[in-house]
Amino acid sequence: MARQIAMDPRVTRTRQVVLTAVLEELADVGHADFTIESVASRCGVGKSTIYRHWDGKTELIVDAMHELNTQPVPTPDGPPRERIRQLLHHLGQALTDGSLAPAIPALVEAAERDRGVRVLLNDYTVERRRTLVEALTLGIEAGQIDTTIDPELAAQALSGAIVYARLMTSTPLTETAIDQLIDTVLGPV
Amino acid sequence: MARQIAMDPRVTRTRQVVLTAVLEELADVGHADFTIESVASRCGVGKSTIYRHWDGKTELIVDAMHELNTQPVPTPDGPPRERIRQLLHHLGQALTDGSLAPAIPALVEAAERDRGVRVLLNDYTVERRRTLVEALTLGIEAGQIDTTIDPELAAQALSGAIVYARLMTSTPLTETAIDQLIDTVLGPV
Amino acid sequence: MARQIAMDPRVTRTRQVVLTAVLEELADVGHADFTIESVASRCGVGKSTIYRHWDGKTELIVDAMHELNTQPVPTPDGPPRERIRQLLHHLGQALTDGSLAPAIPALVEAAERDRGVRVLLNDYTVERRRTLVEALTLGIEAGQIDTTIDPELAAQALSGAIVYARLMTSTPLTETAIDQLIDTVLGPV
Amino acid sequence: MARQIAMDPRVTRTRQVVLTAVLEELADVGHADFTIESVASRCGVGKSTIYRHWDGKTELIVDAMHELNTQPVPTPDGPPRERIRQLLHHLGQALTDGSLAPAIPALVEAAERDRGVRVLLNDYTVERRRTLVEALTLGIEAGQIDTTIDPELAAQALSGAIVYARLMTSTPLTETAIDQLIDTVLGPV
DNA sequence: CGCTAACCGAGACGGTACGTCCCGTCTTTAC
DNA sequence: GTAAAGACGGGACGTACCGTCTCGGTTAGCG
Repeated sequence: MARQIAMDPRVTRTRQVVLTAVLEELADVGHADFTIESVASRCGVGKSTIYRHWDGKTELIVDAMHELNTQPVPTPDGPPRERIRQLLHHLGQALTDGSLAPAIPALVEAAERDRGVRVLLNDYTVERRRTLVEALTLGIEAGQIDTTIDPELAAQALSGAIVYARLMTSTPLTETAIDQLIDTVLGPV
Repeated sequence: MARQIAMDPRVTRTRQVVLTAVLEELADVGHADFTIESVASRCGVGKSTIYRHWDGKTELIVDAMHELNTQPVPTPDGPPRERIRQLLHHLGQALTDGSLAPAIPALVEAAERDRGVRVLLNDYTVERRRTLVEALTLGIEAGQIDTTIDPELAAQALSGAIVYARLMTSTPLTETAIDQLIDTVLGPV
Repeated sequence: MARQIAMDPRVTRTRQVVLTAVLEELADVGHADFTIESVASRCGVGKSTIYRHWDGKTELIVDAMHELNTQPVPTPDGPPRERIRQLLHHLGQALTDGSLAPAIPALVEAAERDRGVRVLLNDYTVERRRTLVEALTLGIEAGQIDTTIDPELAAQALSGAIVYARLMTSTPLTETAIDQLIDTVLGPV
Repeated sequence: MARQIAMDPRVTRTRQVVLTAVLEELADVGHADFTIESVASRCGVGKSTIYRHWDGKTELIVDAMHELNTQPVPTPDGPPRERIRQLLHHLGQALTDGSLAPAIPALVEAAERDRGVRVLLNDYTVERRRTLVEALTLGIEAGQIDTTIDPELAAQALSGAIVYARLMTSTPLTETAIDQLIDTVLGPV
């Protein structure tokens, strides 16, 4: 990141400890009880220091997630169908077990109100889906998937089912269910 | 609703004006700036009156939405494939244009923290999907849909794609896109 | 006070406990370390309750003093010369021992910046001096004081010496010194 | 001043620009809104530079005033009675028009809390009065003032009346009033 | 004439109090 | 006798300065 040119080491350190504390706090108490003051005291930083670097709660969370997301999703390999499976399992896991999983609903809500979060969430989503679309395209080219399938819409249907189960119901999809989902949407192998 | 047996007319009136004001307020200022005190003053009701009838912000919004949702989704008719189309168009519309559309992300977030909301949201979702599953089953029986399709999972994929586009990206699905989605998931007619 | 017509008993109580705490706090920590938050916690009142009734630190202190000053200075009696002596001794004591004595310098400073305090302080001062002028006039009429003495200016000189010693030097006037002062300014008996 | 032996020219310059800025700032915004940070930015000096030379707000102001006061009061001449008049007029003017006049109440308040300021103010006051006492003594010796007058107490009464009018009321003494005051306290010529 | 030490500005830091807002509770008053 | 009005204790907000500190980048004057 170009930002790092000649940054005051104190700033670097502050950014790091605060963002870490933000994620811990989110995981601990959830978005509703998330408080800038408790983040500050959790990481032994002055409240004013946080406000010196971020504009408010939203920016803080968005930034914390950005930091996290720099660890790229490892590109799965193997035959296309298997890649697709890996990607969707990974998505399911990220939504339910990942370190920012508990913050996803909060993000969705924040996106509704805050343009910055909306863009962030959209970018994140689209990026994830792009990989899936590529795998689907490969699968179609390899003759493993019916050519009547639109890769873009199929990706939406597959990702969508997982998101839907996570956000709108009390029962996220199991890995088995994901496998069956793939067969239903893409047709059996 | 069983609640309606022998309800004090004043209570009925209070419930009505408050819930109306809740929806107006939500539409006006959004969820973030939504305040019980402003609802109270908007409809000329004492703050304590609101607290007498509801437990807090979430319950208030949930109740307001419930009231709205008592207008039942009109059961679509026509051939199964067309029913499915109607149901999904309706879902897309409910998520983007409906009067409670702006509150959906808030609900998702509330569900993460509040068991009551979680149950409510789950029930609502499952109920909607049940209708869709029925239509899918009819379609399969009618030979309009491939038998390799699992109706339950297909319903999740179809509903999911729409929810996913609405909540996770900046571009909800258009009606045309929904039609193409159906063809992709269920196979062409 | 006309204000008391139909005042909510909670307000009355709040006013009372807060103003008491203000004077205690002033006496304890002085003006510099005087904090609205510590007043609040000292008397177990919410900070917002204080801000509901007063605009800030200055108004709070001014009001507290007003409350105090409703106890009128007892009119001294006896021969005029003795009355004068009593009044001046009382002034000296009020400036050094009285419950609002430690707050006087703060008041002087506040008066410089705040019109309300200025008026309050001026009124308080003028009222006190009026009594002294009356006693001086009686003394002149009774032939106990030289007729070349201007009562108004003599009152300023006498009060002034006491104020001056209190505010501008480290050594307030003793009662003995006050007696000698009287003899010097008014001439010996 | 002994301080000036071999002082780094940068230090000299800093002292000068800061103290000038202090007086400007005091005149501009008053004592209440006086801020070290605004003094620093007003004269383009780092905040740390100020703290390197002074301990805090009070020391800064006291020092700025000291600098001003190095212009000695010109010793008045002429007959004793006239000298007294000149001294008191000068005092009145210093308290109301002088460049540090607006800071006097702040000093009085600071003296209440800060031993250093208390000593400074006391010394300043006593020094001023000493000159007046000398003039009074001369006047008594010259037979222009009644021998029953205690010079020390008379000086307190005269200075006190002026200070009192300035600090405790809204109407400082005019020069005419001062002349009458002298006649009242010292007796007519 | 170059080196080193002091002084400089800039500004990040942990704090503390400010004054505001809204929460959810509870009391009073008026209809 | 019920409900509006709204006072209450609480607590997070975001702001403003405090006084301390670390950091390069100049001076200054000594050697």
